[in-house]
Parts: sequence; C-alpha cells; structure tokens
Amino acid sequence: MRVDRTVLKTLSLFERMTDRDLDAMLEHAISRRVAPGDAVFEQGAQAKSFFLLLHGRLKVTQVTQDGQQIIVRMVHPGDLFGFAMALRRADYPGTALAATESVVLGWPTEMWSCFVEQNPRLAVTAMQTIGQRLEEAHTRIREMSTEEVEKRVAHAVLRLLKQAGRPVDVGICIDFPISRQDIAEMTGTTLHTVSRILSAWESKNIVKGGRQKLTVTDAGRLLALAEDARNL
Amino acid sequence: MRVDRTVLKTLSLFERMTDRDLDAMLEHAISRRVAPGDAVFEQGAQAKSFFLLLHGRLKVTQVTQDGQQIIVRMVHPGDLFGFAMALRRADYPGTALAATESVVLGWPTEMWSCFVEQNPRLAVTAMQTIGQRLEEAHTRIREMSTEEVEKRVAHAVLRLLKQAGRPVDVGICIDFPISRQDIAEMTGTTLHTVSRILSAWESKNIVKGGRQKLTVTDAGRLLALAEDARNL
DNA sequence: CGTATTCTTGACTTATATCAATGTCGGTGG
DNA sequence: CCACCGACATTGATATAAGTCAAGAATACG
Repeated sequence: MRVDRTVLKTLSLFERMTDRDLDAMLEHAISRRVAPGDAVFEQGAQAKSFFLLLHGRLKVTQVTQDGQQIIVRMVHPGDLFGFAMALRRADYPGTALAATESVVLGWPTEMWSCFVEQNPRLAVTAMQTIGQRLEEAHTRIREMSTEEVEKRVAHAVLRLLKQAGRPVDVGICIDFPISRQDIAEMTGTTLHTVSRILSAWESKNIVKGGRQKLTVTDAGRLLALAEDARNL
Repeated sequence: MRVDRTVLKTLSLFERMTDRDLDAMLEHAISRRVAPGDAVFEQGAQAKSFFLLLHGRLKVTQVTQDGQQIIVRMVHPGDLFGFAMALRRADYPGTALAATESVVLGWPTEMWSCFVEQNPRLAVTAMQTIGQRLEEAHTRIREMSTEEVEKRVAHAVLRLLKQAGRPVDVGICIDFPISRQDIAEMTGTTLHTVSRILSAWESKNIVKGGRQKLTVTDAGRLLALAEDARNL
C-alpha cells in the first residue's frame, strides 16, 4: 500500500520480520486517517479488523451500563490495538477515540491467526506485548487498591510523561490534548478531585496547567509525590 | 513423568496437541506437591520455571513497598501460571501461595519459547489465555473505578462461585479456605468492610459465613446486588 | 485448655464524591 | 474583529462511604 515497509521496520513488533513477510502483511493493510474525536471502532461493534497506530494518539474507553466512562489505556504510535480476536471474542471490548489527528493501519481480523501461525516469532512478540499490557493493568489495580488519589494521579501523569512527553522551555509537556476528566477516568476519580490536585501542584510549582494541556515543570518532585508514603 | 498425558488432554490449553508433542512436554516436566500456605514461587525471585496447576488452588499476591498486599488472581486447576518470561521479565511479579493442598507441574523457563515456536497452535491458545486474563483485569479496573464496595464484593464472590463453587445442601460453597482479608485484597477494601457487608448479607439470608468459609444461599439475590444500581 | 488466628461490631475520622456556582478559554459566526 | 457560546476548569460547601481505631467474641489448633 502507500505505507512503506521501512516505517514498520522501526517498530519493535516487526523488527524481526523479513522484508518478504512485511510486504505480505502490507499487501492486506488499509491505512486510514482519523480526525480528533472520531472513533476507529466502537465498543460492542463486530471486530472486523485489528490495527496498528502509525501516528497520533488514541484513547481506548469503556462505558458501563449506567453510563460511566473509564479510559482503559492510551494508544501510542507503534502500538497494536483492537485485537479482540486474540481474546476469542467477536466484538470490541472498548471504543478507540482519536485524541489528536491520527493515522492507523488496519488488517482484516481473519488474517491474525494466519500471520501468527505462519510467523511464530511474531506470535512470541505479540504475546509479550499483551503480557506487558497485563502487567500494566495489574499495576493499575495495585495502585487503585492501595494508594490514595493524589499518588495515583502522580503515577498516571508520570506514565503519560514517559509515553508522550515533549520537552518545552518550562519543562516537559504532554503531547496531546488531555482534560482533567480524562485524567480522572484514568485514575478512577472525578474531574473535581483532579482539578484540586493539579491546582495544589501548580501552586507548588510542580506542574503548569492549561485547557486540555499539562506541563510538568518539576518531574523530580512529582516522582517524590508518587513514591513517598506521605507528600512533602 | 508420573503424570499421565490423558490428564493434560482434558485441559483446553492442550486439547489440540498431538500425543507425541504432549509426551515431549511431559518429558521435561517436574511435578510437585505444595502444602497450604507454601509458595510455589516468590515475588522477585528469578523465574526459573513456568507452571500448570493440576490440583488445588493458589492465590497470586503482590506486596507493595509499604507492605500492603493485594491478590492479583486465583489460580484454578488447569490454569497456566508463572510465565513471567512471556512478559519479557526475568523475575516473578508476584508470589503464588497454595490456598489448599495443591499439585503443580513445572517446566524450565527456557522451554517456553521452544514449545511455542514449535507449536504455533499452542501459541495462539496461550495468547488467548493471557488475553482473557487481560480482560479480567480490565473488568476489575472498571469495577474499582465506578462501583462501590458492596457491588465489587458481590462481583468478586460471584466470580469465586463460578470458578470454585461446590454445591452443598444449603447452597453453593466456595471450595477453598478464604478469609475476609482475602476478599478485601481482591476487591481493594479492608477486612472490616468486607466483614460488615457479609454480616449484612447473612442477616438477609443471602450468604452464610464461617471461618475461612463462605456459602452462598441465594445466588439470585447476590446477582441482583451485583447488577442493580442500588441494592434492594 | 490456652493461645493464636480470624471475625464481628461499635465509635469516630477522613478522604473523596457530590452539589452548586462561577470563571476562563478558544473557536465560530455575525 | 469582537461578541457570544459551549466546553473545560476552578473552587467552596456539604455529604457520605469507607477507612481507622479499639475492643471483644468465636473458632481452630497444638
């Protein structure tokens, strides 16, 4: 397709694949641009494809029966997402929304098992990916079980910083639009509480807030907040 | 080894393997009995083996720096566990403790990738297993984010019932010793709160408590508690 | 039997949600 | 270009679920 295989080559997921195999994969891929706020797929929809994020940021959300929303995870460039079929299920468990202008590569669901079975290396890598994701989920469960909100928010922001931090003059900024509500949905709290926490941090010169924007000016202090039992 | 391949044959994880492959696997397996309270492996220890639970029940726990413990999951007969290597890590992320007298089958870590690469079918199945586990983790995150404690406990008990329910005269009983503390660590709360909730349920004739024991007498009501917004 | 867990229950505290009001930003269209 | 609108954010007051502290009772075990 229009996507060059050299792009994929740089992703750890594909680094061990041969050019021939990569080309074979690209043969069946469809690339698609997604505008901010648009969904790549919706929760409950039939899983017709699985995807790779080439550019941009997505948030994967789930809504409960009573309408509450949580953010399951953020998808960053190079991440595979929407492989519901690996879970032996026919529909997507969540909705993938573009946070910024994004470009995704999609393959028909049927191709998954065929790729995996033909290329055991890929299987191993893919499993490690899911394994990592599982570990992240456990970390989050552990945090939600044992830590109070401020620490959880600190951890979440640090994670965002690592995955999407862009250095700016005053510090490191999160490289996509993110609201207080988003952070609340990532940490299992309310936008009010997040707002209060960020305000407090701002007055301590740890972060600098903004509309759908967050810049960390003192990552060290933030780390201390996240690690230490009681804040300073 | 002393373990018959017909036993493994009944497990979904191996149902598609040929007798020859199964025998090859058993060739390298070591079976081990684990007394209640003993660990199969400890958090942080070098991951020398991965395991299969043949008989009994295990709880996988993690402790935080400040000593708080959570139960990551329960391991039931037929479950694969302790495959840290799939996460590309050298140590076990948690401790696996026997809740009852258990029998596990262990293989050296090095064999994992070799099995998987020689048997892509197994790879697919294993990945579905991890995928399922990931989904469970997300369910738990969603519950912890949006539901109040009573509902979470209800869900946890229902899950235990499904995985380890044994019919008895008065209802269905959880088939291994489980304390209020355990339930608290599974739901991110305290043993006090769990105790109060179970007491309340007992007075409503939904469950019947006991020391390290729990019998559900009215699964329907419990389900209602878990599903409905506000309790009856 | 006595000792050690595990469990229950009450009184009190607190973190965090909820409710409510107001402020601020940034884009759109008149 | 400015004014207005809607989305996002802040902040105070209040409510409450659940944690903490504390004491005792029940059960298992050696």
